[in-house]
Amino acid sequence: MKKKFEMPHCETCGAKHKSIFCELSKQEVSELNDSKGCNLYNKGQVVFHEGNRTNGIYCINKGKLKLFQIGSEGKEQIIRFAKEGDIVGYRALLSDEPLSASATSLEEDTAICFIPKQQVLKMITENPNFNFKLLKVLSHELGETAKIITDLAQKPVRERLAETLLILKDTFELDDEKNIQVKLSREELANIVGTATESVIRLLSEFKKDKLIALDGRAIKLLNIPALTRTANVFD
Amino acid sequence: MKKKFEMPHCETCGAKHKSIFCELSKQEVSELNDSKGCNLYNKGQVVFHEGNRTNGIYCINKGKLKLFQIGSEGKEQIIRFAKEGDIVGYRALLSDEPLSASATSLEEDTAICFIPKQQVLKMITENPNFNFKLLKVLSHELGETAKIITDLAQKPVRERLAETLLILKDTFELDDEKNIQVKLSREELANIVGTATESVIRLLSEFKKDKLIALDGRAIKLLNIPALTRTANVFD
DNA sequence: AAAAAAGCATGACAATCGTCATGTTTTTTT
DNA sequence: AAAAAAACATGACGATTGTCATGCTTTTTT
Repeated sequence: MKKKFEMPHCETCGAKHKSIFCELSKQEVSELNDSKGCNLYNKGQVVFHEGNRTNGIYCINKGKLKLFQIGSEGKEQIIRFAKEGDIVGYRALLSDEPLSASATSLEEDTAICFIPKQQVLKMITENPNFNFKLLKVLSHELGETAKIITDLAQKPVRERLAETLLILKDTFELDDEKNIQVKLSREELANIVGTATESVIRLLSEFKKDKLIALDGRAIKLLNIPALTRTANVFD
Repeated sequence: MKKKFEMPHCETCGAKHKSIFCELSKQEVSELNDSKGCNLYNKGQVVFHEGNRTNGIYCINKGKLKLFQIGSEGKEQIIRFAKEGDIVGYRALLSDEPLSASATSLEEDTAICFIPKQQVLKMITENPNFNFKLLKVLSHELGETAKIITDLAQKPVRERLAETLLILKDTFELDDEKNIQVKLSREELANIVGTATESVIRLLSEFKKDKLIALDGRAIKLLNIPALTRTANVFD
């Protein structure tokens, strides 16, 4: 399943600077490098599966992941995304619980390193900077998640979809033509918003008609971000 | 606003054993005690307000809190509850962000201690046990929050209400007559479930008719937990 | 104790939104 | 290249659920 390829070095990792590892010493980076493993994934491949145990954390060297839970009717609910430099799986490792979500790659040639538990614990214990960064990542994530709860509970589908587009923009940024830098199916969008695929299709058409966005296959161009923000009913 | 009263001692705190502080040394507890402040709150009083900064964490000595956000239409969304021994406000402190929720007391004579940032940071740095407990609390909370997202996005109101009753049972436990040990208004229940107050009233009546629960004012008696679990459509 | 306010309850109605059916387009497989 | 499968799109319809109106009950205030 997993391709063989030249393993990236932590020392030269492009993702390191914007990651939780950015303040490690040279020696720590070297040790991290020696302890890690790395795998290549095709689009749609499972990186880990909800309910399993993990014995380390995953660090994205290249590519994008979606993290999702399967609801009681078997429907996928996307909880969050992860991109280059992000870590995933830390929640389960640190709480000593099974993984609360599954992760699959969204692009070809997604490269993901695996850092064993022992090494993670060592960095937590021996590097206060790393420890505080980890606490910060967890805390920030918890805050984002709480916001999502309020939106899901209170906003109608139209507003949630608009907001989802804005969140995707903030997470993956726009290219020089204003396209959101991630390609998702209508069904995946529905699985973020918490609605039916048909509703997403209809609402995207409306947004297009209203010149808020432009559509070309799965590419979504944000033409009028202030208007989208108003549609999402967010003021912050 | 805040009543004066005899300040509880950390050394003799009944809530300590089940809290994040349970593994502190005698000396650390003594230092914690010297650094803290403590206040009494009446029912419904605000402990802290969403959007403000915090310079420490709150530890509940006695009583219960609800934590909630105000949505874009001004409606309250209850994110979680906290009870004796729980800490709140740590998310904002550790992420260095404003408080993401407000907290108000649910009972008379709620006693809440305040531990200044400096002392929290010291315990994190100097006591690995405390640090790992904190990481665990955050991670566990993040997992719970993700579950709530999936439920809000996918389950109908009826199932969400049943599940809310079960969560309240797990959080506050039942008394010897099977009553959930917390009293909430219909509106507050609606603000957990993410629905209208009228819907909660109607569904509670149905649950009562079906002998799943008994109602006496705000007291809710869980008569048939297996059936409630089925109604909630949970299998774990 | 009376008055006011808040909370609870129920019915009627309407809007949102999900489901189903069907058809087209695009992508993947053989 | 043909066939199959998946994704996208649109209409019709109905169920769920929110809103509004109204009245009763309980709690709080004066």
